[in-house]
Amino acid sequence: MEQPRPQSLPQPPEKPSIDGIEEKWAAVWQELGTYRFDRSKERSEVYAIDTPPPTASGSLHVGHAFSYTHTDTVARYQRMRGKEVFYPMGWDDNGLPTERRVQNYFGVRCDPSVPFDPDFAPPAEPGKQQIPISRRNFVDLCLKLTVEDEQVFERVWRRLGLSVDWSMTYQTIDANSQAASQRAFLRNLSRGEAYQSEAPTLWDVTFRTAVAQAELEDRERPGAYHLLTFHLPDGGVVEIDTTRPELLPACVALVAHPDDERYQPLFGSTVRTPLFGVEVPVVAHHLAEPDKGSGIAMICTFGDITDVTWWRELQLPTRAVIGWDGRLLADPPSGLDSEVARTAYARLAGSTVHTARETVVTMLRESGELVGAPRPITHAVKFFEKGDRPLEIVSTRQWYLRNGGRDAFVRDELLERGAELRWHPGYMQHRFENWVEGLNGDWLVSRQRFFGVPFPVWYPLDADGEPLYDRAILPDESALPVDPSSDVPAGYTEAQRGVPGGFIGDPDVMDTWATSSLTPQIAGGWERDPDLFARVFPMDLRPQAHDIIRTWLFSSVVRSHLELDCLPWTDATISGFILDPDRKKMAKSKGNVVTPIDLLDEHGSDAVRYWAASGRPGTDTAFDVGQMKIGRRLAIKILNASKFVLGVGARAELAFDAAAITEPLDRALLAELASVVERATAAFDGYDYTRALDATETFFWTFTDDYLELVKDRAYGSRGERGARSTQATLATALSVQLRLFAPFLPFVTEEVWSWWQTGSVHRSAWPDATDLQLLTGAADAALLADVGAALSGVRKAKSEAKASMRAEVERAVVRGPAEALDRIGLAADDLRGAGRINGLAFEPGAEAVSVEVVLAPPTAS
RNA sequence: GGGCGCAUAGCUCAGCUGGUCAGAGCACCUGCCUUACAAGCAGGGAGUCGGCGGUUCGAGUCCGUCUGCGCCCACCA
Repeated sequence: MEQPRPQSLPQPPEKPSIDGIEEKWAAVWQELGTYRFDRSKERSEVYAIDTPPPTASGSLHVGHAFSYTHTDTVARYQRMRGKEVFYPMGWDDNGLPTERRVQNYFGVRCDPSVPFDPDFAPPAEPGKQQIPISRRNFVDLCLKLTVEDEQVFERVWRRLGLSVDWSMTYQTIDANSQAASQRAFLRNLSRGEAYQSEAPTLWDVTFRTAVAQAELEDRERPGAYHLLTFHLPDGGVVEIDTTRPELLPACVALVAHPDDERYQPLFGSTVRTPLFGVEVPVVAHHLAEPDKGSGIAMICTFGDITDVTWWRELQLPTRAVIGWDGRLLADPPSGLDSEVARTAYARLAGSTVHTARETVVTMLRESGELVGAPRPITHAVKFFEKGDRPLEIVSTRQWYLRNGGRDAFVRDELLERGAELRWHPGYMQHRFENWVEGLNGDWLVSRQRFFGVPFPVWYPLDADGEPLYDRAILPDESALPVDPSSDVPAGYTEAQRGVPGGFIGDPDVMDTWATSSLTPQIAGGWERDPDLFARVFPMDLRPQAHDIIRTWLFSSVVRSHLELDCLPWTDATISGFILDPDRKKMAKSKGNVVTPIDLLDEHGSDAVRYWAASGRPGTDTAFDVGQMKIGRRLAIKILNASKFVLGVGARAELAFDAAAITEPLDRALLAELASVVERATAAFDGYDYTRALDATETFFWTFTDDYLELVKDRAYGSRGERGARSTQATLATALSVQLRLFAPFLPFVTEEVWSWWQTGSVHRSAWPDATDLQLLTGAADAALLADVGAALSGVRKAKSEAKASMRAEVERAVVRGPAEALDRIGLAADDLRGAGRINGLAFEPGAEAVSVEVVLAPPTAS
């Protein structure tokens, strides 16, 4: 039965395919500016997203594709809801990861003492020995490499279908970001929120920089208790356990718990240290734990954070022995004045911590002051999360930013901000509170590194050439960004740099989070583009992973709270990790990473997005190729079903044609679809994209498996023009709505189908409205669809059990079930007859569930 | 030591404010060339919802507790 088609009706391809549609539509979207942000819109019309800037020097992995897809589904939903979506992309190219990558990639290292070489070119192949180059040359290479990396990233993102406005990218190292970081810092400084302090600092000896509390992680390491003999004045001894005997020369006291009766007699007296014979007091402090080791500990400057606490609270002297390079200092610390002490120390000077430990143990054995053999243990040791050697504590001058770690009132305000934020899922708020309540100091923001935002500060030098740190020279905000190592402060000349009576620049750069914490301000044009800022800030959404709540999320809240007295966004969606099939976190260091581009090539972008969208907010999700295959099948199914729908006469003009939609089954379908729209909308409003997809997908399979089969004959005209027209209008309506429901998840295939019969982009079309559908359905009962489906299923079952073709004719079918269900099925009896090829159809009320008794016709010779 | 999350068919998971919730997909089995789709379609079996208590007329669904797994945090003697 050939349907005449009007010339104007676009025709789907004969053999629709999803292959290649990513490139096709990505190019069209770019060409037409489909996702371009219209900055004429007011704040109330805008939905602003504070996109996580991926680390440009790293490589993209599946986890990125996973979590960025989540955000993109929300962005697309909001856009279809009529919001103008502000969806920029940033690149985090600032900081250590870039430095490391540049070192390895080019075979160079930064040595600030080397002069700038304008003609420097890196070797074609990195050599064994890293070439020392100037800071400026080094930074140039960082910038060069990150630009290349960022282009690779952008290609992947476009391929994945992120609806980002690619004209609005930023780098955390670009001039705007530097200016914003420096401006925010200067304002913190002027309000007293930033300050400098010389204090014991957690120190990474590999990178030779201070690190912040937020960048620490504990790692289980083997160690050993060494039982050491300290000498009492009366010739007796006290034995103490330590895992760090090499710090013996740094010992300034012994400490025990005030209630510990074993040591109470010693409080207030002094003992002599082994090997060095230094007199140290025995003191009491509640942090000493009687059941740990021997119950009395040596306090060293500094072995751990507890030592710092004791040192500060008990006002003990400083005997630092570990230098910036992780080696024992060349000269003995104060207090090691005797010849014995100096001789003993000379054996340790200049050696690494590891070697010093062995030496001290040897010396203790020789002197008889080591009791028994060291007892091996495993204990948690603090590491810089990016480092591979244990942290030491070194006393240095650093910049700090108040974050509630010292001030209870600030902490309470930040907790209040955390409660104000809408978390998705809600329990992630506990992580935030846990962290804030556990802060043990202000935020250490200075780093002794090279590729980062410099502190916009100079110091005058006194007549001896010593910096006057408390008389910092600051630039005017209009001059930002500045690099104090090459820019000259007002009133000075370059010739005065480093000269007594002149000035020096602060050599440090900011913690990478000091910039990242400002991404809403940077992307939103804070103080740079006030018009834009007013339209996008505070933003709506911060999407990020749960492992950086303590860093990125918390520090962003701190900066916005201090500077703008508000949250930087109203909602935060926290995504989980991708686990490999063995349930381990996928990470580059574990060598189990699959690259996203390979997945996109193999399965198609919509398929990968489908898999990603199956990961609920906050839930760690298994990497599952099976889900991608299902997604691919779904995309193909959408193509084929759409081709069919459009092939039987559904046209754009028929969609939502209330007069045409007359058949009860058609109205029941749309009633069910209205409910799906309601559920999907509610789910998206709660950031539960997974539930929205699930509702849509479930309906779609009913639509194809049952509804399309039921109305096939009618659509072809078996029951006249009116019946055909009703189903054509219903099909047009249902297809239009379903394409829009799927659009946030499967942007390519939905756009492809949309282009067959609609104008414009599906991604700029309106999100479906349940009310529009309800206007078409009248009082139709969606249960009709399920009832007829059950009856059809009964017929299929009979055919399947008889091993007959689905085309087999049914001589007679008796449908049993509740009377009201049979009444409903009766309304679609003709459709049921057609789909089941039923000659004689009868109804027998009474049974509780719908069932069908089928008598197949004898097979006819073909 | 503190906090959080998860334990439902072989696998991956839905089951939101307690009563058609015992489900989906994959896998498996049996069939079907049916003019949208054989990279398809139809049908089928399969689970004492981690254990033990409790609340309730009624509990995967709420409370307590135990066990196992995972994550975050905590002053590393």
